[in-house]
Amino acid sequence: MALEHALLVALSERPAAGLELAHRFDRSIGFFWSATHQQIYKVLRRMETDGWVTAETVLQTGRPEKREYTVTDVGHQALADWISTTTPRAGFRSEIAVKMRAASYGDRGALLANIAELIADHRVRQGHYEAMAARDYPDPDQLTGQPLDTYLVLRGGILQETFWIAWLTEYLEAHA
Amino acid sequence: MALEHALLVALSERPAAGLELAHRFDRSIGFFWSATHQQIYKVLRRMETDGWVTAETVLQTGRPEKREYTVTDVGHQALADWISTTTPRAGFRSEIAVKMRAASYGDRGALLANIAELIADHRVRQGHYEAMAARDYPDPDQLTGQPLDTYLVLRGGILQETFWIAWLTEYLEAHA
DNA sequence: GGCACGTGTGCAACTAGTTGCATAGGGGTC
DNA sequence: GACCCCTATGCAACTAGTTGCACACGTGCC
Repeated sequence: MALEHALLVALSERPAAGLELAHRFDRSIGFFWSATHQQIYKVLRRMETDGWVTAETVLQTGRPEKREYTVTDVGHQALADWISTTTPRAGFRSEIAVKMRAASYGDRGALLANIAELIADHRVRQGHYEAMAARDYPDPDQLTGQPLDTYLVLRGGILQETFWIAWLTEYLEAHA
Repeated sequence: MALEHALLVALSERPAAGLELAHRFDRSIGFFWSATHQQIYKVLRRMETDGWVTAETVLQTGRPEKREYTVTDVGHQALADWISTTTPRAGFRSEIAVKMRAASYGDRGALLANIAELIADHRVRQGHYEAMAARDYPDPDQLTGQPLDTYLVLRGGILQETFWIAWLTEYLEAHA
């Protein structure tokens, strides 16, 4: 269960309120661990009762007030403890893989069209990640510590998209 | 929601009981859509009430009786309909990615050890898939229809493992 | 003035999946 | 005989996450 730990990482970088975290998730961390704002609110409340974070109500001008969360020492310790636990290999779950295998029981043309769309989608996303990498990390060899880690996770996104494009293209071409 | 459709594919290939499906999932389809036997039993019951499958109690000698499921016409139609729906891009969720990004807040050594284990694990799995491919599909260029699809899904597994090995190795080497 | 949209938090109901356990017989082994 | 593992099905309780909606206020547009 990693959402609370992903939130601890985000909040360690900078304290924030629920909706702001949801937006940050949409833009960076969430590429690798997505969450809706409802889920984020729910988990933040639990983290608060567990003493991992403290909340402070912040009044804003021309906007509703927000609850800004800050990581406590307990929270930092929980994050450090979690990092030391071993994570097993992630299961690979792919709906499109099930459809590929099922294709002879239905409309293969529809599936091939779906796959063509997915390839376009993955190409866009890969381009997006590569643009981010080029903009934010023009000289990756010089990186250390946290920026290096963030860069390497972004690299994972790029490699992941490369995998999808390769596989889906292989399927399309085998059925061309 | 693809488990019921994965089960329809498995049952279309050959009727089976719940536990047998769980074992088959462990060996092939489940590499791409895993499920515990409890979840499989639950879903099979729902599929039965929805009229997608019919169940027949089979008496065995020296073993408990089993409920063997067979796909109905309604079930085949449900599968065909599902294949024609479009699946969106799958979200990439990786606990190890969260840890990579969090590494500077905890024990990096422990994480690097975890990653080294994962690389070994992925190599074993990749070798397993490649052995399956070599044994069952010695001449992939000649394949058509369903065997081709099964082969291409297996190829997806191999490519996926290649991605993991490449990414995790890149992380390890950047922190060597 | 009305409407859409954005900020901000949150509830309620649901779905999917996990974890732990129960039951009940058969076979092997020490 | 006690113990463990395998086949086979399943319940109960829980966790994680999704979907849809509500409310309250502010800003901009036409």
